[in-house]
Amino acid sequence: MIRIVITDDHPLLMEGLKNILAQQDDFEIVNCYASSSDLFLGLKKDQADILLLDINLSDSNSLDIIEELIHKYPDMRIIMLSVHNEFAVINSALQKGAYGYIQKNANIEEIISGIEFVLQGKKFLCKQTKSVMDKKSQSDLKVIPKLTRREKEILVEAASGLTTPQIAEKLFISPHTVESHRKNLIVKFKTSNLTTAIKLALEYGIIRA
Amino acid sequence: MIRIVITDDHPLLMEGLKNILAQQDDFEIVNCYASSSDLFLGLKKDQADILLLDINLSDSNSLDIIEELIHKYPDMRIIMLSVHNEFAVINSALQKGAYGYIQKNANIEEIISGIEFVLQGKKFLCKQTKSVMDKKSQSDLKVIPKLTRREKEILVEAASGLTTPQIAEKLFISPHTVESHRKNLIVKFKTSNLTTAIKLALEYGIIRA
DNA sequence: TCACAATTAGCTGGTATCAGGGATAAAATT
DNA sequence: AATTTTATCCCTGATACCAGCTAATTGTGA
Repeated sequence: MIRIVITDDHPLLMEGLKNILAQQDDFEIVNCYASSSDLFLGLKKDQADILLLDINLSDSNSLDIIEELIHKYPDMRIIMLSVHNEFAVINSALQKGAYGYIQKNANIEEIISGIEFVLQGKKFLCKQTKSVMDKKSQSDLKVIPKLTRREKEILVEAASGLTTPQIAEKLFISPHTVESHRKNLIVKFKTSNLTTAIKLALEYGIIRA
Repeated sequence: MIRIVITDDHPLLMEGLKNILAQQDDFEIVNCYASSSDLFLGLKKDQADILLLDINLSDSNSLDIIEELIHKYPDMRIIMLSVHNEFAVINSALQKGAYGYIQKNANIEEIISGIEFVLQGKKFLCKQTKSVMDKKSQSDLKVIPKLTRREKEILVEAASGLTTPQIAEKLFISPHTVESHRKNLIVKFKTSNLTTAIKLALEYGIIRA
C-alpha cells in the first residue's frame, strides 16, 4: 500500500482528492491536514510515501518547509499542489527537492498518473505546468529571490500603496534607507521598477494581497 | 428534488462538490460544466434550481454573466464560488443578483447549509465572506469600477511594467492621453497611485497576472 | 574573532508620476 | 437630434522614483 498524506486548507478540494485517490486500490490515505503545523505534528506519528502539499497554506509559505520536510523524512516524496503557475515558483519547488508539481485545475487522471510517476522515482509536472516550463523565458527569474526581513517589510508597505517618505515615517527610518532597500528589491527581482516587483511578489506568494 | 448545476473549471473541486452534495437525499446534480459557454448551452436543455458558479472561469468574468443568467432563468438562484474574498467583488456579485457567496475553502457543512438557505429565499454568505463584509472599510471600493476598453488596455500595459511614454509608443497615442486614462483609473479605483489600482485590479480579476 | 551579510544613511541627476486644471472630436445612447 | 461617454491632446508645478554610486554601523555565522 502506498501511504499518502494530504495537506491543504481547502476542504472541498481535499474531499475531491480523497474520493479520487480512495478509488485506487493501492493507495491509502493516511491522514489529511489543513496546516503545516498539523502536518509536522502528524508526521511524527504516521509517516507517508507521498505528500500532496498545497503551496499556498495560510499557515506558512510551503516553499520554505520543503527542505525541512525532506531532511526529516528523506523517503517521503513531495508533490506540490498549486493554483498558480509561475516559472520561478515551480523551479524553486523542484530545486528545493519537490518531486512533482500539479496545478489544482489538472485532470483527475493526471493526478493519479502523477503520483505513480513519482513513486517510480520520476519527476512529474502536469500538462499546464509543463507548458509553462517549456516557454521558460516568460520571466527572467529562474528562482524566487531571497528577501531580507527589512526588504520584505518595505515591499509589503509599498504594495499597500505607501510612498517612500510614508514608509520611512512608518518604520522610523530615513527615506534614503527606504530607497536603498527599494533599489535592492528592484535588483533582486530583475525588474526596472518596484511596481513590477510587487506584482511578481504577489504572484509568487512572497507577500499577500 | 433540488436540481443543482455546477460550473467550475477545477475538476478536483468539482469532484469534491459532487461527492458532498450527492450525499444529500434531496439534492440532484443535474449537470457540471467547466466553462460559461458550456453552461449556457447546457441550461437550454436542463434547467436548475441552484447554480454554483465559479467566479474565476478562464472563459469569462463570471460577474459579467450573472445578469444575463438571471434574465434568462429568473427562477434559478446563483451561488458564487470564489478563492478570493474582496469586499468589492462580493458586493458586486450580490448587487448583480447572486443569492450567495461561498469561499472555496469553506467548510463542507457551510456549503450545504448555504444551499438550503438560498432555497428558502434567503441570501447566504459563508463565514469568511461575512467577516469581510463586516469589516467593510478594508477598501473604499463598494463596487468594482467599470472600465472602458482603453482604460483596461492602459491598465494591462502598466501592470506589465511599462511606463507612460512606453505605453504611449506601444499604443500609438500621445503620452498625454495615457496620462489622462491613468488619472481616470486612479479616480475610478479611488486610490492615490496606479500601483495600488493595479493591485486591486489583479485581486478583483479585472486583469490577469 | 573575522568575515560577510544586513541595515542604515547619504549624494547627484534625470525621468516618471500625480494633482489640478482645460479642450475637442468621434462614438455611442437616448 | 440631442446628450453623454469615450478617446484624444495639452499645460504647470510639486513630488516620487530610479540609476549610479559611496560608506558607516550592526549583527551573525563560521
